[in-house]
Amino acid sequence: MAGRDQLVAEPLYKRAEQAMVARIVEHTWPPGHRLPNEFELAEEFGVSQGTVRKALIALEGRGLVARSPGRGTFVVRTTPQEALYAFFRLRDAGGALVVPEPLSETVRVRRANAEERKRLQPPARDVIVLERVRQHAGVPLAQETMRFSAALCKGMEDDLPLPNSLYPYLQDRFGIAIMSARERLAAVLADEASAAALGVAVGAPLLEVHREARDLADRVVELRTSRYVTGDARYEVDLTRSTSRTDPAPSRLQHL
Amino acid sequence: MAGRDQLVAEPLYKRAEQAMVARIVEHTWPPGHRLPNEFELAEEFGVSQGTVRKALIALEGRGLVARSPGRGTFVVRTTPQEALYAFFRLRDAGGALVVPEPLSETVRVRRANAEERKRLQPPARDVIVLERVRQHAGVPLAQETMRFSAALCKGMEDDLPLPNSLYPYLQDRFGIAIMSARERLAAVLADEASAAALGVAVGAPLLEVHREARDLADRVVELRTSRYVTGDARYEVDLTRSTSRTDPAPSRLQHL
DNA sequence: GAGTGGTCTAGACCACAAG
DNA sequence: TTGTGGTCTAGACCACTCT
Repeated sequence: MAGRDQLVAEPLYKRAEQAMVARIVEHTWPPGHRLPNEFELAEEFGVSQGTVRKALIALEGRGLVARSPGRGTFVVRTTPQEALYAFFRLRDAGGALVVPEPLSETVRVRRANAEERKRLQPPARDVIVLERVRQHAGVPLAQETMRFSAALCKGMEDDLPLPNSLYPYLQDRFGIAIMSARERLAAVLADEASAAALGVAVGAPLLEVHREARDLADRVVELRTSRYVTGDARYEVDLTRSTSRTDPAPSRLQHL
Repeated sequence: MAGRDQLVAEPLYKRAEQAMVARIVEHTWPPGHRLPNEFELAEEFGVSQGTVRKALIALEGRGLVARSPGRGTFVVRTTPQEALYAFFRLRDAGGALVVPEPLSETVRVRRANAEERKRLQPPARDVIVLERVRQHAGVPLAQETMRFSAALCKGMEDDLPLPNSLYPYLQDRFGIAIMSARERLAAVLADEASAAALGVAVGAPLLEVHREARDLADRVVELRTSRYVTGDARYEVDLTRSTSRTDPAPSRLQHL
């Protein structure tokens, strides 16, 4: 009824899932909110409890809700710890998370350039540019430039100093929940600006990381460029053949 | 019964899953093999069809089997395409996969050093060391050194030239199925050897990637060091907050 | 003790693939 | 036409959390 682009009706559990995603995105169910129990949801959507459960398990897999036996199902809230673990990939030789602390920070607002207007969603007229240098164990480790739409983060430029963990702040202050990011890495040589900021020689090797971060609705809400001094630290990532992620169906592997 | 380390019995669907994993690992069900249907498996394990299905869905999520409506469930076979997509992360500016071709290749067998004996599983006495330079669009792109246990890959040193895609070869030739890998990245400067191999100046920036690759049984079976010239290419990775992966339980997030 | 999610079962009906 | 996996339902019983 709602659309004619689907000849075969969407499965009930997917419709229930989408309905619940919508409530989370629109903050009808804000972060930390406890959902109605499975039977109440089932009645509300006109399906069985088992069908609701399937939708909830999918939402749990997507990281939108957390389910806990005996307590209920809750809309996930970004915490500094998990945001760090998921999106900050630097680890020391022992595999332990390297937690960098702010060393300096500047913010400015300016008109968005063509690239920013094209990539940020919805298209931004102005952007907030946040530049940071962060240190670890007393030595500068990272030079970061973050860009956000000024319309989405109204007033961010007046919140200095900003918290070390930016994503929980974005969620609390602006209702923006970062859910995923794509990063592109390359090795570069330190130019004069980076060398000065990071306390290394011009021509020192730096790991340059471009990040495009997306929110709950899969909109690109942050552009970030980071340059890391990978002395003892390593950018660590796990690769896997598994399907996983949002939809367990996109793979149709051949079998013989 | 089988063990006393579990006060609470493992759920039936997990036991079924483990039983099926064992069959795949031991090649009782070889790659490409079609599994019995859900009702037959259910009878065999003494559980209901729904329980078997839950186990199969988990196996599908782990990438061990592929399920196809009307046809059946099959043990996954590594193909060059998917191995490339999952484990080779270099992409060009447009996001398209960069497919490198062999330029040179050498193999030798030597006694394993302390690091190799410690990290490879089972501990290797001798290792096969494969060195490659690969090119893309006519220019050298990557210098790679792979190390495998000689006991696991008996005869590999006589198979020159080895196929471009190594993982399908490992599967066909030795029954080794690479399922996951951990990579650690850093920016380095080209030394004389790398500069000569890759046709760049000494001191040029290179992306150095250390890989530890694991098989079906989660054993480390390959150690690899790669150095990439990241001219136009970028190492691309997707980060996500989602739980996903093998077990949907390891996260017990707080909610308020 | 009351309420929640976790496991497990049993069966109905459908869509898709292949002979 | 037959067999497969995909969806959906309905209900039983358990373990855990909180009051």
